Amino acid sequence: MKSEVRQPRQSRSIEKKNKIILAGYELFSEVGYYGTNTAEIAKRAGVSTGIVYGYFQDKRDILICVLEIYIDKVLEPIYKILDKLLGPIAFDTLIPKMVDEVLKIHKKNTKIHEALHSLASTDEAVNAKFIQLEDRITQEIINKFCALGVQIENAQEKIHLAMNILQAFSHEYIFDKHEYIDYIVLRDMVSQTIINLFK
Amino acid sequence: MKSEVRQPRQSRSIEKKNKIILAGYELFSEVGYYGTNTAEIAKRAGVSTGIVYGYFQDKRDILICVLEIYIDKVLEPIYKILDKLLGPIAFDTLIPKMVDEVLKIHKKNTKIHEALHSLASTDEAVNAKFIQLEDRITQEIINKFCALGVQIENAQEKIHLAMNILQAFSHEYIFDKHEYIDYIVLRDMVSQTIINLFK
Amino acid sequence: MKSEVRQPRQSRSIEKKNKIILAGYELFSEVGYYGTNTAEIAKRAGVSTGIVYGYFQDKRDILICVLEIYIDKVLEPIYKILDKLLGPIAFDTLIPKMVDEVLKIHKKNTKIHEALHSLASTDEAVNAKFIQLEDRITQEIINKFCALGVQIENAQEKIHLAMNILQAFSHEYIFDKHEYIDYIVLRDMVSQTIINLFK
Amino acid sequence: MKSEVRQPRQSRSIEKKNKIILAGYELFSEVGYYGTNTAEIAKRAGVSTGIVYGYFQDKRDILICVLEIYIDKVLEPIYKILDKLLGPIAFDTLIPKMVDEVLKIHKKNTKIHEALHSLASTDEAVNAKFIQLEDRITQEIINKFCALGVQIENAQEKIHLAMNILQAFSHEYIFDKHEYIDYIVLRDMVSQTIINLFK
DNA sequence: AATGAATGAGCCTTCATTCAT
DNA sequence: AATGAATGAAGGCTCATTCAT
Repeated sequence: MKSEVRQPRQSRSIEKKNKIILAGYELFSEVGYYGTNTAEIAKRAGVSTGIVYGYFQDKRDILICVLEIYIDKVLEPIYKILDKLLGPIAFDTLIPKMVDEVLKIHKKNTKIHEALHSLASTDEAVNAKFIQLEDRITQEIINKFCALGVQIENAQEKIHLAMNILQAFSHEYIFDKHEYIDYIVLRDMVSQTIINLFK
Repeated sequence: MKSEVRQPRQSRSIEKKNKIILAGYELFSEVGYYGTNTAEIAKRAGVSTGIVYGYFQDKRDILICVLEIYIDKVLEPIYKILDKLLGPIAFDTLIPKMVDEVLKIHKKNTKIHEALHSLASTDEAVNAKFIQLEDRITQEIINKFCALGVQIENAQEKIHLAMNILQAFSHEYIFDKHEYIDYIVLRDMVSQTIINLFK
Repeated sequence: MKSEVRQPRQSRSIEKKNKIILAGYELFSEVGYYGTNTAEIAKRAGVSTGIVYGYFQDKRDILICVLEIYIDKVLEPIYKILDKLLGPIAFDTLIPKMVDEVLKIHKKNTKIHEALHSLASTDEAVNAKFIQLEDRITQEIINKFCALGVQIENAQEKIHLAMNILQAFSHEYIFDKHEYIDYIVLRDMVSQTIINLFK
Repeated sequence: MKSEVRQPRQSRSIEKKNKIILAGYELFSEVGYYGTNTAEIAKRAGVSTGIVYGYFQDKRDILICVLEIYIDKVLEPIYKILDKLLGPIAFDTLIPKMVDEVLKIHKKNTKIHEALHSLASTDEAVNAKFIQLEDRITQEIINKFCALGVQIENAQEKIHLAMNILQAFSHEYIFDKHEYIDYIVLRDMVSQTIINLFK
């Protein structure tokens, strides 16, 4: 009956909607979804609380939009890297570069990643989007392999494993949690492990 | 000013405290920390809402206790496995067994793991406990290696990487999220990767 | 300070104002005054939310206009019936016709009547208009009696009583609420009661 | 899942619940349902806003309870009057007494009646309760007639008509809206009309 | 005259925590 | 130790009304 959310067409409105998403992005990063209230989001975005509900169905809707922004932020550099791959793949040199690249992506988005990912367990839509993100990355890599004529057995499983390793490693690396770990050694180990996987 | 939280010495009280923790454990598993309220915990535990604050400082305090229980539940089977290792280690056969074992542990505790882990990003103490958990597992394995005279270069880093891989894989395996993945193949791939790591 | 509410003189504007009133009329009928919001009224009228406040002081002002329309809708057929009365009145045949006529009027306007009348208890102006409506009907009938030379003792009281009876009956008849009531019998009873009143 | 409303068994609690209902009763009477907010109800009842939701599901639930109280208040004196009727009914003297009695009931409850009745058009449960109220009164009178061996054709319809007339008249009488009406004359007219009905 | 985005007060409701018993 | 009623701050959301364009 209600629930019609303005779909802003004018640039001014889009700008405002983006401001709200950005405010949500920041606040979710800083204090998490449950630590953020809509008034705060509005304030940070420089708008009134009311208008937030002009652009979004509810608080969770902001979350979903933030999530989408996040996903784009993650996918974009990955696509860029893959686009550059033209000739035959030299995994020995490619993988270490990739690892560094993924590390960079993670560094930029750690906080929001944590905030968003922590909701996957209770919010099915959020969970689905994360799954989809993995699917898209996997697919993109598969496509690249095809395009370059690279034949790899169980490619999908390998890619997934590589992604998992990279993700876990990035997390560890960024938080630098364990003092007894030499993260440089760990990084090279990760690279080598993935290289072995694709050899 | 604030009266201390009772440290129950009598068995009756300890039992009651445990009931509350168990109720929290269940509810956090089922609907997450934010989906649970203290009244519900009390009800599930069969106690009054008031007494909850006799045993715990606040809701978060219950969380911490639940987390500790969880950690014990995870550590216990790992310790057991390691205790059984007596002779020289045959990684080729050991690792696959380990993988299965870890999978089992995860299967039992997935929900609560998700619920608790999702709080690590906003709660420093929770985060610390998860880090500590990894530390303890790492240490235990290192100790075992020492005891058995196994010499491995960069053991700590390798163990960590193996843990990360296992954890990520377990998560994937349990949720069976991607239909294009053959999880049996993936499992064997995980085993082999870890074996290679320690060879 | 408050700028006057436009009194539209141009036909275009009058048309627009009427559209808004009509939209209010419909929506109040459908979901009541409190179930309707101004945005919805504007949308239904095909105008912007802002302009509503160009034609009306506030939401309540629309209500008052709707009420006026309603009153006209009720009065018009009553006037028409009375206009037709030319010769000496044969109550025996007139009253049953009247009853049917009033029933018809009610049937057409039940919903809006309910919506509007329910506000009389909290809104003095609404209440006053309903009183005035009764006054006007009473006066019109009195006038007719005079014109036709009909002499009736306590005419005003009788007319009022007849109106009350008719109104209450119509309400009952339309909603058909009580299954144990034979509404045809009731209708004839009403007619007879009123006939007796004027005999 | 939630929605469990305390069913107070202790007198203290019942008292408090009644206080809230009374506060609602008063406020709904004074400013109507929509003019009342829960905070106000709580304040008037001398309790916190929170506890209101310990006793009632939501604001509307208070309304329903108020309505039930109102219904009892209306039924009680009617039952009392009927109970007194023992011998053969002398409608000539009974009806005028009845009229006065109903007038008294209405005088006491006008405001709340208005407030509650105005909600019947948008709230099905409220509507149903008002219908039921009429049903109960009708039934009670029918029973009395039976008990006293009074045989009346179309008794149900007559009773309904009488109720309607009485109700409408009471409303008119209490508000004394039309200055040109002699309400004493009207009252006697009402009595006589009803007497005629049952003769 | 007209638009519709924007405002912000206000409402209902929840829930961690306290307190009288 | 225990109860569970009570508190009240806080949150999400709505909507009559205003304002920049």
